[in-house]
Amino acid sequence: MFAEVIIPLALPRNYTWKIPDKMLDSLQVGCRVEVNLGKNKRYAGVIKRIHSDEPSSFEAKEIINLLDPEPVIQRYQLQFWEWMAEYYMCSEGEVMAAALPSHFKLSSETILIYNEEFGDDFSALDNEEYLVAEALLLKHELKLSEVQQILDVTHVYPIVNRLIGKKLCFVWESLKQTFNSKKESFVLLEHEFDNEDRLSELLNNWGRAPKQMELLLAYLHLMKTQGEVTKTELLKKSSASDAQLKGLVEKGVLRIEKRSVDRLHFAPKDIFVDFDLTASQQEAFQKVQLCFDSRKVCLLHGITSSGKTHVYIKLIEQFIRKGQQVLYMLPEITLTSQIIRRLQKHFGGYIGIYHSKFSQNERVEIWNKVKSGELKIVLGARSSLFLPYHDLGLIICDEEHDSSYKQQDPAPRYHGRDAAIFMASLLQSKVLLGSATPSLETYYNAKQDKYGLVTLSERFGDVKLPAMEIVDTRTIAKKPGEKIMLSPQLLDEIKATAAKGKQTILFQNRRGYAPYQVCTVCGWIAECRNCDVSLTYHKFSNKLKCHYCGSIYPITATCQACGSDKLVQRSFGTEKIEEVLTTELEGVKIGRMDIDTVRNKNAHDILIQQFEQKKIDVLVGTQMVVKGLDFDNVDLVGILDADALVHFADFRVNERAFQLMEQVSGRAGRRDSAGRVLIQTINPKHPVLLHVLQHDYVGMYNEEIEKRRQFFYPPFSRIIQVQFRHKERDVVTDAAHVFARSIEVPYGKYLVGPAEPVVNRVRNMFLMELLIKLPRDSQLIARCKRDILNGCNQLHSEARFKKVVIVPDVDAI
DNA sequence: AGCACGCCGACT
DNA sequence: GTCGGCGTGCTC
Repeated sequence: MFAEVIIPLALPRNYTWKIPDKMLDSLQVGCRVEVNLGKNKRYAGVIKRIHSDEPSSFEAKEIINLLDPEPVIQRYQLQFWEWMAEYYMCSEGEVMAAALPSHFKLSSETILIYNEEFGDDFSALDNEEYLVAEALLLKHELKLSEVQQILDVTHVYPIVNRLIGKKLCFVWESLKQTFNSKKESFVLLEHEFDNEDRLSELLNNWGRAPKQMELLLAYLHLMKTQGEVTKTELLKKSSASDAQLKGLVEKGVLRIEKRSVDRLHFAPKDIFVDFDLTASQQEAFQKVQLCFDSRKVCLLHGITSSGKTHVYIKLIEQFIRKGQQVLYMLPEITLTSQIIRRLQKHFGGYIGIYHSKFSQNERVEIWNKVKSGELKIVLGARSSLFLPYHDLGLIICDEEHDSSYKQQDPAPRYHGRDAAIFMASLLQSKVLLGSATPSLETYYNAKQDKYGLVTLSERFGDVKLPAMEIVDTRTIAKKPGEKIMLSPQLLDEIKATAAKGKQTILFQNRRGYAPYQVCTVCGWIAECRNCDVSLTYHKFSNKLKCHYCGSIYPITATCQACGSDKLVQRSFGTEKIEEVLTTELEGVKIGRMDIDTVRNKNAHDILIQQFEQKKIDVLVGTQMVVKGLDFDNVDLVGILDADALVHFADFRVNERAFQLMEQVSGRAGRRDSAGRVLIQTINPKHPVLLHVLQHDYVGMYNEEIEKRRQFFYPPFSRIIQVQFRHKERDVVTDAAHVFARSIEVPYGKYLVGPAEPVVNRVRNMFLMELLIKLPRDSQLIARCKRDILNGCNQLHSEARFKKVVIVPDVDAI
């Protein structure tokens, strides 16, 4: 008998190993096995299929060891991996590499690190485990190949596997990542005093140190009211000193434990849903349920602040009361402590959190608890789709329109939402897509009756939609060549808002961006004749260029709409704004939120907290400020350069611009006032702006969907982008053209490009891109994927193009 | 992804 | 005459 095994590598297909007779009874699909690949490399791979077809072209090696007595990967997961590899054009090994916590992915290169917390009590270990443990205690880290030398070579992995299970050691990656996970000190009562009698005895016989007693009482009070107490909070609330706390610790009354904040050690396993839905939420809730009777996917289109989360919570409650599991998926950046705390309040210890910032240990912990069914709810980013659910009833995909659901660089380049919908069909579960500004694709599917559609159009707590106002920056007097970043109106409004003790959010799309040429008199921007996109100005070649079809246009000295010669190149960023604000507004505290200021997740949370606690009056930021945050004191939102949002060279610009502006507007206005939004633009008549002013999603949809139909873009077509990378520009340019020609015969009319992308060089590699817009015919698409792979092989057979890297991206954004 | 095999330049 | 540079291709 033979086994098809998935190895976490980008191999073109899966390999086959021979099953030794002694393993025949115990080996199952989904178990991990230790196999030998190449001369002396070893990997832990997953068995995909057991069969009896002896390979004819090579002699299969024998499996060395069986690592798991029971499958760690379920059948549906293997099917999910297979689909993902096929759909997104990568290997199953690459999917496996993304899906498994690294503890499950042993290889002979793996480094084991001794877990200091384990201590040196080795009494529970058997002989072989003891040998490894001793070596680890001595040397602190060992390569798996070194472990092989210590032990009998044939069964290293099972022992290592057990040692990891017993938490005696970690796999290297885990240590690296645990290192930067967010830690906080919690204060706990020593176990001795958990007993009421012992505690009162202690308090009654308190000797000196009255300050310490005060602190202890403050602690006990906090503990009673909120269940757990952080050190910072305790010291702040009791205004005690660090030394007083230290005194209590030394006396053995309290202890301090550093915990990663997201862990939910003591959260009770309770369901606690203590609010009622408003009439319109209740109606939406019932419609969603009704919809699930006949459909597996439902879109909840709820305007900003309509309380979609309340509906989610009621739905989650319903599914887990049935004993099923729920996955609540969010884009990575939106997984802030704000939403985590909110869900914890209702579902406490039933929730597991899963995203890329978690350590491997925590991931394994959650993996196991999801598998056993102990965790009922997973709150996570797209990667939480890979967890081993045992009875998944519902997947909520919140902020469904968010493009960061699509994985960018390492394969698999999957879309969290679409993968969720496929996985739900495997598991017969339901999917709820939620957004205030759904993607055109999703809304189209809902309109076509493929998905259910439930609309929630009333804001929660009777909050009015913010008043929208345009500031036409052309009308502002300025020096020649000067561009308006902050109009006097906006500055005045910010001052007035700060004076009222209210806050402002200023939204600027990007730090810096490709400059475009714009007429300062009428706002005209050159557009491509063949595509529905604007042209980008290229300083180097002094040409205008379309990044979609690659067409090049000469620079015109005069505006083609009004004939003026006042054409300028535009670009400005958040740092500059922060700088200007600091000089213009004395005594107003400014905060900046963009990729630079919040490189790690911590900084992001801290900035949000500072803003929540009103330590910042004005928050200047990029897209980040738009995402999933609720602030209750924001009165004013300024969109600094609406034109920049609209003039990107992409068929989704208008959709994206509407989404961003609508979402950022939604941050303004809470209970007590409606809030205001000021939009600075030089093109006040732009159709997207008109829709934004009316908060008219459907109007925007109707207009955009027509353009998509006309230019054959999704949802009417399916796009596959093929990217070419090489360190020489000529080579990559030629390669892209040769490739395009090689598939031109059947697909010519579907090709766009090849063209050079806006950023044409990344890490010393020049880039070219080819777009294929295919009709939505699954057989044609499957054939095209095969033809693309053939085209790759053909290209690579030419000496000059051997080193051209070809990256296909299905449903690229 | 690793790692061996292989074909051309600077050394004992 | 050999050691070693990394470019190429294979691993069940």
